Amino acid sequence: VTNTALRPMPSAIARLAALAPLDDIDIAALHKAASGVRRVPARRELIGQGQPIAGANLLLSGWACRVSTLSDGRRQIVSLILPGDLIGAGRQRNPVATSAILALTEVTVMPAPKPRAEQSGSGLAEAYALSGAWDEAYLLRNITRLGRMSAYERTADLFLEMHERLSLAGLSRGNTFPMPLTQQTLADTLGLTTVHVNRTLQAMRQDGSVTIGGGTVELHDPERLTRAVDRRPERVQLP
Amino acid sequence: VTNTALRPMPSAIARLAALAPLDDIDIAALHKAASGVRRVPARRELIGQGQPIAGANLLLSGWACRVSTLSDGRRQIVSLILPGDLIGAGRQRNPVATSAILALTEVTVMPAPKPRAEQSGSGLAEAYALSGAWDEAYLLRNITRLGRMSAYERTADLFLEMHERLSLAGLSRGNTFPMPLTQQTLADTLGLTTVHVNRTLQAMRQDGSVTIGGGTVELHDPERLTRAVDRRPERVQLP
DNA sequence: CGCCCCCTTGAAGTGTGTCAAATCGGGTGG
DNA sequence: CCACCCGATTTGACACACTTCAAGGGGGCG
Repeated sequence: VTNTALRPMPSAIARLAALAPLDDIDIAALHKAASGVRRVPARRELIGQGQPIAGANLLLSGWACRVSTLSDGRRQIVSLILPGDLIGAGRQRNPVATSAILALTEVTVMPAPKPRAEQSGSGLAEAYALSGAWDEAYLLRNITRLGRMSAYERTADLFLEMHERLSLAGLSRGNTFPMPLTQQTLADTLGLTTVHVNRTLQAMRQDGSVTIGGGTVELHDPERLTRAVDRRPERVQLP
Repeated sequence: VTNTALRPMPSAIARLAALAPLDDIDIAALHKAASGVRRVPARRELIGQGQPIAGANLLLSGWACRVSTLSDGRRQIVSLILPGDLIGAGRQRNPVATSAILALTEVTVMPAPKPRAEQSGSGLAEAYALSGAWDEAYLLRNITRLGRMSAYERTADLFLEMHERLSLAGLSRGNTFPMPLTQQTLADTLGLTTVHVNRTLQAMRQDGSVTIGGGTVELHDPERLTRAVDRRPERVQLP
C-alpha cells in the first residue's frame, strides 16, 4: 500500500462514511483493500456488457458510467459513477453486468471489502445498502428526466444531482464542482444531441444560472434552479 | 387461506420458480403468506413516495407501477410491476419508497415470505435476488428507450418487454398477451403524449406489426420487431 | 507546423407536442 | 329500452423543441 494508492481514497471513504457511520474495523478493511487499487485510463471499458462480475468494486477517483449502445451507434449513458460509488454490487449468485461500464476520465478502482456480517450492525454493510438505494433513486430520477423534462430542465437537474453527489464525497467547494464531461458525453447522458447541449449550456450561461468551463461548473443559485426544475430532496431511509 | 385468495397465485409462483428452482419449503412459505393477501382497487396508491416500507410485497395479480409526478402535473411511470414481481425489496435498515407505487388495475398483493437463510442455497433468496437484477435491467432499458428511441421504437420495445415478462409468469399465449393500460398510461410510461401514442399505435396496426384492442396485444412477428428496435436478449446471471 | 478533438454557430427539416373537437363504448338511472 | 354521461380513443391543423447537416474556430499535443 503506497501513499500514491491512498491519495484518492479520502473522498470515497468520506462518501461511505456519510452514508453510515464506519468504525475502525471498517476503515481498516478499506485501507487493506487499497492494495488492490487499479488505474484505468479514460475511454477504457471497465466491464463489458454481459461479462461476469467477480465482486463489487469501489470507485476511488475519476468518473465512470454505465452505458448502453444500440447497433446503429446511438449511445445512452444510463448512470454516472462518481468517487465513492460501488460498481457491480449484485446479490445474485453469478451476476452478469447488465450494462457496460466505461471510464469517462482516468479512474482508480479497488475491490470493495466485504462487510463482516451481512446481518449484524456493520456500518459498511449499511453503507453499501444505502449506496445501492441511492443508485436506484438516481436511475428513477434519470427516467423522469428523460421522459418528461425539457433540455434545459434535464441539464439543470443533472447539474444539481452532480453537485449533490459530489458534495457528499467532499468533492465540491460551495456551489462549484469539477465536471470533466465533454458536451458529447453530456448529450449521451441527457438523451440529446451535442449541438443542442451546446445551445442549452449557452442559454444557462446567458440567464446567469451557471458558469461552465475548464472542467468546472459553478451553480449561481442552486435553490432557484432547484425550484425551477421541481427537484425535491430525495430520501432513501428514515432519519 | 381461502381458495379465492389462492387463485391468483400460480402465475406469481410460476415466475419466481422460473427464476430459481423452488423446493417444497419455499412453496409452502409462499402458500402460508397467502393469508396476508390484500386486494387493492385500480388507481389506488399502494405506497406513497417517501413512506417507510415495512417489508417486501409480492404482486399476485393485476398491474401496478412506480410513478413520479412533477409539481405541474407531468407524470412519468418509471417501471411497470407485473404478477410475480416484488415491491419494495430494499436492503437498507429503514427503507423508504423512492417513488410512489400505484395500482393500474385492480391488484392483489401479499407480503413476500422471508427466505430462510440469506446466504445458503435457498431458492427463494436467489429468486428474489434475480428478480431485483431483472428489475434493474428493465430500468436501464427504460432509460435507453426514453433517451435514444423514437416513439415507434419505444412502443415496440415496451410491448416486447411486456411479452417477455408476462411469458415468464405464464400469462401470455403465444404472441398474445393481456395489456390493460390505457393510452394515457402508456403515454406516461413511454414519455409521450396520449395523442402521439394513439398515432403510433395506428402506425403499428397499419404496418401489420400488432393487433391491439380489448385489453389485449398480439405481436404479429416478434422476431422482426425485435430486430427492428435492436433489442438483444438480456442476461442477468451466467447460465 | 499540422492534426485531432472539442466547442460553436447557422439554416433548414421533422418528430412530437398542443389545442380543439368529434366519435365511440360501457355503465347507470329513468 | 332509451337517454344520458363520462372516460377513452380518434382525428385534424398548427406550433415548436430538438435534430440534422454543414462549416468554421480554438486549443492541446505529437
